[in-house]
Amino acid sequence: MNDTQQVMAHFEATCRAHGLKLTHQRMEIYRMLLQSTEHPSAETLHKQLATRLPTLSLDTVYRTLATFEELGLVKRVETMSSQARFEAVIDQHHHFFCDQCGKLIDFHWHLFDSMGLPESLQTVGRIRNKNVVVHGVCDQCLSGEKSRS
Amino acid sequence: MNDTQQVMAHFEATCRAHGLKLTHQRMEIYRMLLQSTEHPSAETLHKQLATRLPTLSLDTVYRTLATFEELGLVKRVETMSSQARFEAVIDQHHHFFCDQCGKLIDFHWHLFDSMGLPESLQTVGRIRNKNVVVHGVCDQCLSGEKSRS
DNA sequence: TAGGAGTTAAGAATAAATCTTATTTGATGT
DNA sequence: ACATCAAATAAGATTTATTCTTAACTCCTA
Repeated sequence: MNDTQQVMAHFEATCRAHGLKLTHQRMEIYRMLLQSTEHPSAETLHKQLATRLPTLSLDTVYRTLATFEELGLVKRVETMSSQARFEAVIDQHHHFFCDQCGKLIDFHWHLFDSMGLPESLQTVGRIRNKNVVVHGVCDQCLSGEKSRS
Repeated sequence: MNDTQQVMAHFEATCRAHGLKLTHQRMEIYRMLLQSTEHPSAETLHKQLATRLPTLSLDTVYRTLATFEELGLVKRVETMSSQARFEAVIDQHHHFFCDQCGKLIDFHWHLFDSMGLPESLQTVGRIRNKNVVVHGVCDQCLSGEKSRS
């Protein structure tokens, strides 16, 4: 399930459906983001792709991610970090953000997903989605703290 | 309740407790943010304060907000907009974000606040807080759409 | 009310993202 | 396979957001 080939096929279909050319750059950027679990920034992706596409420009990464976002293939993750960070849209999930090292960890929360929104939101407008962001310090940073002391 | 004077008193006490001088700039920036309901950016605040403090520098607004954030007097709001946006910390609440005009609306959700986090988060590390971000299109933008058509 | 550490203003510097333009490339029809 | 051309890209300039540097200023304490 959620086999990479299947996801790539869906990606290609979506691009075609919107009249987008399947360029080498687009394929590689999407594939890299799919493989990634770290919610990379445009710059991180650009570095990671340097071997495969040595002439890839950073601007293309930014532009391509913006395009993918419009198609709903990619999501911009809600963080307050200076650089925007991205993920391939695969399923409904939420984020734990480590305030110390900036690491993002996905988690699922079906109970929350199935919950209705509070009354006060009934009148604000049209709701598109609801997401939880949990802040804290990750295990790795915690044990780092300990070992350092 | 939550009388401005009381909040300002707490603000002053917190500053003193941390050895921060109560400068005119800090007072005005905090007071403006308290009055504001729009979750302004540093630049917006700077403009709004131009009358009261004509020589206030934008850098001071940024620096001061960062200082207040460290003291827990101010929060940086979780949005993906290019400019960071801030709010005075008063109570636990969540945000509705209009994807069209960027407006932020606070809402309360006690049921969510009292809920425990899912099991998968028991092992990620130390949790500081959990917040909901709801995305959509606000009423105003919706009716604007209608009237325009 | 004078002294000094902490703050600020101003503008330079950095960082993130976007724009401009000339060149290249993927898709289409042949 | 090949020519065509709109769309996409690379490169570097530009804009926008934020932070740094430094000299001047101001709140607090004695």
